[in-house]
This record gives sequence, C-alpha cells and structure tokens, in this order.
Amino acid sequence: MDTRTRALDLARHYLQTLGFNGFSFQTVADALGIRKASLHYYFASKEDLGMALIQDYRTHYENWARKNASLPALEKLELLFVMFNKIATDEHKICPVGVLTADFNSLSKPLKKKILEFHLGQRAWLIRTFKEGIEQKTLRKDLDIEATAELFLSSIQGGLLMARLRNDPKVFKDLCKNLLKNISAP
Amino acid sequence: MDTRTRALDLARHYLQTLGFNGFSFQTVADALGIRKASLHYYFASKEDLGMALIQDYRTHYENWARKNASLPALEKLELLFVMFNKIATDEHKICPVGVLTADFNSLSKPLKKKILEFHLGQRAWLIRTFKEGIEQKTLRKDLDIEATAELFLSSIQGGLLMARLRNDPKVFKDLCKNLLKNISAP
DNA sequence: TGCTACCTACCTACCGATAGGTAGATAATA
DNA sequence: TATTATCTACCTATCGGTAGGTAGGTAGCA
Repeated sequence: MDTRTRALDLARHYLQTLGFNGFSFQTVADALGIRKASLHYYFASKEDLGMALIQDYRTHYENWARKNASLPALEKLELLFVMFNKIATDEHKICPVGVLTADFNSLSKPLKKKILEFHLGQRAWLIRTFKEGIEQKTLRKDLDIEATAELFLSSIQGGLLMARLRNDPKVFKDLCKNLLKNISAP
Repeated sequence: MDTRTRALDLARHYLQTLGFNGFSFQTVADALGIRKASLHYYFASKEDLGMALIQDYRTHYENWARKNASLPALEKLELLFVMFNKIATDEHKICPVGVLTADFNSLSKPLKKKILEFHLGQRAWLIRTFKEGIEQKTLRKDLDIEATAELFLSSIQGGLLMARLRNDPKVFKDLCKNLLKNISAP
C-alpha cells in the first residue's frame, strides 16, 4: 500500500477516535514512521487532509452503494446498518461525517460544503431506497419517507455516539433492529 | 454575575460551538476580559473546567426536571424538546453531552464517568416519563419503553448535529414532532 | 485604634511542549 | 538527468500550566 493511502487510513482512524482537532500531522507522521514535513508532501495543509478524508469516505460509500444497487431495498438497509455497526464495534469509532459536524465551526467553507454534500447524498440514497421498498411491498406503504430518512440519519449519528459513551456496541445494534422493525410492512 | 459564573457560561458557549478541543483557556479569558492565569484561579486545569461544565449542565437539567415534575408526561416530553430546540436555534449549538462524547477519547476517566452518569440520568428520566404517559393513557400502551428511550436519546443528539450541518433548525423541530407523534396514543 | 495576618481576585512573566507550516538538501528511481 | 519521496532544520503561534507578585478587603487581637 502506498504512503498516501496509508496516511489517509491512519488519519481516518484518528479522526474517528479523537476528532478533527484531536490529532495532528505529527500524530499521523509518527504512526506512519515518516517525518511530519514529509506528510506535507502529500497534504499541503490540514484542511487539504480533511478534504481528502471526506472525499475518500465518500468514494468508499459510493462504491458500496453501487455494489449493492441491485439488491432488494430491505437488504440494502440491513447492509447499511452492518456498515455502521462495523464502525461502532471498531474501537467505538463514530461516523466521519458526525465527527466533522461536531467540529464544524472550526472548519473552512469548502470543507463544510463537502461534508454537507456527502450528508445530502446519503439522505437521497435513503429516500430512493425507501421508495423501492414500498414498491417491493417490504416496507409499510404509509411510510412518511422524508421524515423517516431524517430519523434514520439522526439516530445513526446519535447511536454511534451513544455506543461509545456507554462502551457498548449492542446499543447501536438494537437501535438499528428497531428502526427496521418500525418501517417494515406488517 | 460573578466571574466564575461568567466564565462557565462563556466556556459552555465555546464548548457547544467549537468542541472541547476547539477552545482554550486563552479563548475564555479573552472573552472574559481577564488574563489566562487569572482563569486558573477558578479552574485549576482544563479537566477541572470540563468537570465544572458538565456539573453545571447537570444541575441546570435537574432543576428543569424538578420544576416540571408534576406536569402530564406528554407535556414534559414536549418541554424537553423545547429545551433542546433552544440549543439548536442558538447559533447551531449542540448538546454538551454530545460534544463531549465526540471528544470522548481525549478526556480523563473522571470526566468520562461524569458524562456517562448524566446520560444515564437522562435515560432514566425518559423511561420514567414514558411509564407515566402510558398510565395516563396519552402514550401508546404497547410502547417498547427502553427501545424508545434509546431512539429518543440518539435522535436528539444526531438531530442537533444535523440541524447544524444543514444550517436549518427546522430539521430538528420536525424530527421532534415525528418522534412524539409515533409514541402518542391513537 | 492600630497592627498583624490572612484572603480574594487579579496581574506579569515565564515554562516546556506542541500546533501547523516552510525552505532547502538529499537519496532513490525512471 | 529529471522526478519523486523523503529528510533535517527551522519558523511563529499557541497550548496548558506555573511561579511569584500585588492591590484591596477582612478578621483577630492588644
């Protein structure tokens, strides 16, 4: 694996465990085994690193969505929860979007825009998938699609925080189970 | 208002807008109009300030709960949302517990414990209030009380994040409205 | 009343560590 | 030889924190 990719993976790890203001170039450089100045070769500034992190995460998510595009809607939603559950069980991490939103006011405008775009993309995916699910008769046909999307997004972000706080990934898993139960067709 | 109280108010403001690692003693001292060293007269360390902040927030919440203890359960829940909605509409702030959970891994053990205690207290309050609401027949009698408490707590935390991200307090308000609708007796 | 002792609420001036970032040299590779 | 990837060495600003001082108030006591 090349240095840039390794750097991004490490930076994402620190982002998800310590927050954007909780790690430094030094932190990442030490973990990589190179000098801080060398890291600036790949990322001109921390802002630059932030942009690369969110872009990287987005690409990862879009590949995941493409891969599962042809699955039934209910299965897609289950797999979405599996993806977030992996985050919760991996050292009580939280979602990069959630972290960056917590540190939102110390970020630059372009970075803020990038985070919002990702969030809205995920929201649009949920809405599309809910519609599919209703057509496939696996989801309740009286579902308020937009409200449900907001509920899913907010409780995923909050649920990851809670799993960390309570030191218990089961908190998140149960939450997901109930979210799905409540929208499934009777 | 005495200096310590003013300092706490300012620190809470910065906590809720910039995160625990996003502000410094200098930030607060400047806003107060005193020297950083003088702030150390009131709070020996940043850890100490963190403890005072969470204690202060807890006292505030417990006074609120006491004041409304005799109201009907549904009204209590409505007022809880009003309280959090005030946070969302005040410069896109988020809940101090949520912020501190995002920065959780850079905090000391005693501070972590204090945050967890507050969260569990709020969870217990929700569970008690749901039980009251069922007895008062304003909430659905088939409600899964524990699961609903987790859902409320997580979507409140996540909802505040989302309202900030989307630059739109309406996001939070609508979320609350739907949460209440889903648990109300038919 | 006058003196001593102590307290509160700040101050100046500093500490070592770390933050983000840069200039310029150097080693390896194509 | 040009490019890529890394280095040493440094910069300024800020971090959390401390040492020591001081103006002004208060309490005890002869």
